[in-house]
Amino acid sequence: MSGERYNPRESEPKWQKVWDEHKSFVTANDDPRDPYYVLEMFPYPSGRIHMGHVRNYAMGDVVARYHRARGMNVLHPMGWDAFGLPAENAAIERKTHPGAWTYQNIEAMKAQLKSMGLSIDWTREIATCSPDYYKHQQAMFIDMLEAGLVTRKSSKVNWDPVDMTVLANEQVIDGKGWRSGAVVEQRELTQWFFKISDFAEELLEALDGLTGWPEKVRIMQRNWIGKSEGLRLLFELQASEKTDATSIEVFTTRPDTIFGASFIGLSPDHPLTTQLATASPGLAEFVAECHRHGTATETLEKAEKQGVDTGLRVKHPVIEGETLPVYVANFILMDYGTGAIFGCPAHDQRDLDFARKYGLPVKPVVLPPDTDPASFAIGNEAYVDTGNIFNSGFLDGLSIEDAKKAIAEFFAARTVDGKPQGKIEVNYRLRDWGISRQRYWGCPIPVIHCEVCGTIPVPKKDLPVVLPEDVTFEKPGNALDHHPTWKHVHCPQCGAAARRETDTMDTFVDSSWYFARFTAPDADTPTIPAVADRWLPVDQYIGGIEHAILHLLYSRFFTRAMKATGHVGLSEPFKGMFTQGMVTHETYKGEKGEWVPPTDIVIESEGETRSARHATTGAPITIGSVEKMSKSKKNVVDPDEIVRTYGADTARWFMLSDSPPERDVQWTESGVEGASRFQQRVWRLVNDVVGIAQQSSDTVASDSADALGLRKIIHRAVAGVAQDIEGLGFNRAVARIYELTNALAKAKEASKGPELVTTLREGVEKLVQLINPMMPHLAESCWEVLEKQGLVADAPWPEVDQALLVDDEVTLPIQINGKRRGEITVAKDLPAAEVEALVLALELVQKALDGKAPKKVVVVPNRIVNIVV
RNA sequence: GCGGGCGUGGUGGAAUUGGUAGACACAAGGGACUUAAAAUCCCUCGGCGCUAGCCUUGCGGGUUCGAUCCCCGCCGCCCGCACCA
Repeated sequence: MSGERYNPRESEPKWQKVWDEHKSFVTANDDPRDPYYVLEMFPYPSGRIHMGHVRNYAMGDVVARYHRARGMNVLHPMGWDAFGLPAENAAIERKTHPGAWTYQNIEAMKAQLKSMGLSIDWTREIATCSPDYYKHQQAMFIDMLEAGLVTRKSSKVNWDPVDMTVLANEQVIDGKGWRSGAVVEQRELTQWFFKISDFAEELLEALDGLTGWPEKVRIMQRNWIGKSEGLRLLFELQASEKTDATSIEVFTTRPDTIFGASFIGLSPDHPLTTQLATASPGLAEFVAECHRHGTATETLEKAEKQGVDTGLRVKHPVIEGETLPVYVANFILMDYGTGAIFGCPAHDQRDLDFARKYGLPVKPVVLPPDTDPASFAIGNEAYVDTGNIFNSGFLDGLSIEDAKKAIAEFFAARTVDGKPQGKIEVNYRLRDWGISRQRYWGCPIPVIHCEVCGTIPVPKKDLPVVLPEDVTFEKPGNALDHHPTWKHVHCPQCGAAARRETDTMDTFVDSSWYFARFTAPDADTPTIPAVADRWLPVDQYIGGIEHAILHLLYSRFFTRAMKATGHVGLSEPFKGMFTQGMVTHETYKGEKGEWVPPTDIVIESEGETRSARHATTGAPITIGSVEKMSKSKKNVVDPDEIVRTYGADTARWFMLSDSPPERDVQWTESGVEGASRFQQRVWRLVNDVVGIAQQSSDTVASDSADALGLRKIIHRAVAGVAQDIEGLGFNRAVARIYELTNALAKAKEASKGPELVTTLREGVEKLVQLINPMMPHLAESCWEVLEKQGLVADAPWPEVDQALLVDDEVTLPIQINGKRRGEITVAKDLPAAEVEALVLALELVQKALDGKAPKKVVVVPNRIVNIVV
């Protein structure tokens, strides 16, 4: 019997080496077993892993190790999302090369990840900044360009003045750059775009099939794509010397309210506005004002509705002889619909605010149910609910839906400017994905601009277009553009002097296909389609909710684009998706309000109350709220530190315990200590049981009632943990393992003689296998103590004796009038009538009945009995 | 404003989604062992009575033999989107 404590510091590196030598986690593509692909979102090589990584990779590793034990061929790779701005910033600060900084960080983080004992196939490691990776991305870009999935167009872009680069709409949060936090400006630039909007409908529809995704993420994507069905409608302009235009085209989702129209609104960026502004200083000033406010003042402040009357008028399309004024209004967006609307103030709040301000008519045309049309009037709130159309000529009496159909048919039959006046149209909020970034540390866009031939792709034989090494970052902006020679090339078509594209790709492109590259990381082509199709879609993808829209939507698009260009045979990259919660920690503040890291404080508790003081100075510390671990609040705990003190298994176990994985988990010192205590407890238990077994040479058959009871507990735990892991309920699996451990420890104490030894031994063996996905090092050490063959990492998941999962007796609670009053143990599946007879005969029931017959007796087989008196 | 989620002991959370509410863990209190500490082990732990009983899943109603779960109305917190016509 070993009285020694388990020492993770010795044992963890030992087992990591053994796994390495055994190539335990190297996956072969030609392995005939069923494939299972589990992937955690790959990290940005910032230099150090944080607790969020630990949680993420611990979860993925449990899934990987479990499915491996289940006999599947598991692919569990790791790589680096290695391009990006921080490397350039570091280069400026440290006068080093972004690549050198990045690869240094990769080495450091790789060592940290290895110390966690993750079952990763490191032979498949990829870094997106390697030409071996990005040359394939360039090849696919050219394929997609040729397939018409890429376009170059001039457009208004979000310009981040701090990072000096363009941002996609998705990267602008509350009017600020997602990384720099700087207020984003609008600029007109020629940019490369992926035509993701061509896939809007497909990306939307396919969401219904993603049943392995959180509903929340699907809803977020649905809202982001933002489909709306409506009518494109032409309004005839009355002749005016101000413009040659003869009509204005608007988009509306409420054509049923056309009889209530009282004005036309143009976006400040509408071409007609621009034209009119050249002749109207007042309008020009208004447009300029809108631009100042447009993105500079955030969207949060409820900008007042403002507009300028252009003096133009359009014919009311359904009321003969009436005309409507044309305004330029600040609340109309150019990049949605047509950049022009018709305003129906009675049934749209914005239009109502606008109409009230400028004294425009407010005519209700939708009558709420059970309302008197004579007395119905609009106050300061537009009526946007259901009802029937009135005040609307031939639409009167129709429902909103029927009126929409009727008016669409009506306008389809009429023409303005030789075109149908109305046309049903579907609009999406989703914009094309602008990928041009004016940065050095990214994948070069492989095209050449020639004065003669235009913009032409780099021939594939000339790939990769490699980033030059000799760059300086002294000037702000794009170091690639500043390079003296790199961009000067000859046109591959005509040989004339030409210029390389110096923009690089958004790093979200890099992460939109890395999961496919992992399936054949050394292939000469971006993928080996047959191999990719065998592994993909990823069975279980795990990562943060912050990527619910951007990364996941881009990856879904890119997979479709890869399918269209023959690189994969499927459309959806991720079958199962799981978004894990954040790791939080208490915050601490010193006397001057400065943040203090947890390592610098000492917590003192007296009974229920906790207080803190500074570890070295003794100064009082205020314990603040629990927040996401962040450098700025200094409430971070370093994984290295934890691994050194408690071991990787303890950190993993704690990250998986207690909190459901999708929710935030709070890191606490006592929680880690609890996890560490459990580790020792398992170690002691296994050693004790082995010791007892050695002392009793007698192996008595384990068929006593006690042994049978214990075996039931063991087999139930095995079945339950499997079920919990499959449902990603790691906290529940942990609770079950605690229960099993408690039961085994109790049985060990109770067992004085040899009678339970065989069962106890079975119990600890299975316990070790159950903890293996979570605490793999401890499991190997225990496996060794148990003198089992081979590694537990290679051992199959323990068999469950199904017969032990069913009881032949059940204990039913007895309720009287719905309140629990007792219980009865009967044979399983005993007919209801017999149960009823037994229960009615009980003394407590007789007493409650007091000689009367029960009003009702409800017997739910194997569940409950309820007697109504 | 629109969309979605959540609310259970001192704390994190269980509860086979209509069938014994509070599993498991943390914290706390008491005890054993020890010269002492650590470690370990045992006991108590929703509230009021403390004996038999009553109350208890944010609040108020409803459906039901039975509601943490379903319906209606409030209150509070969190997340996403946001002038999208």
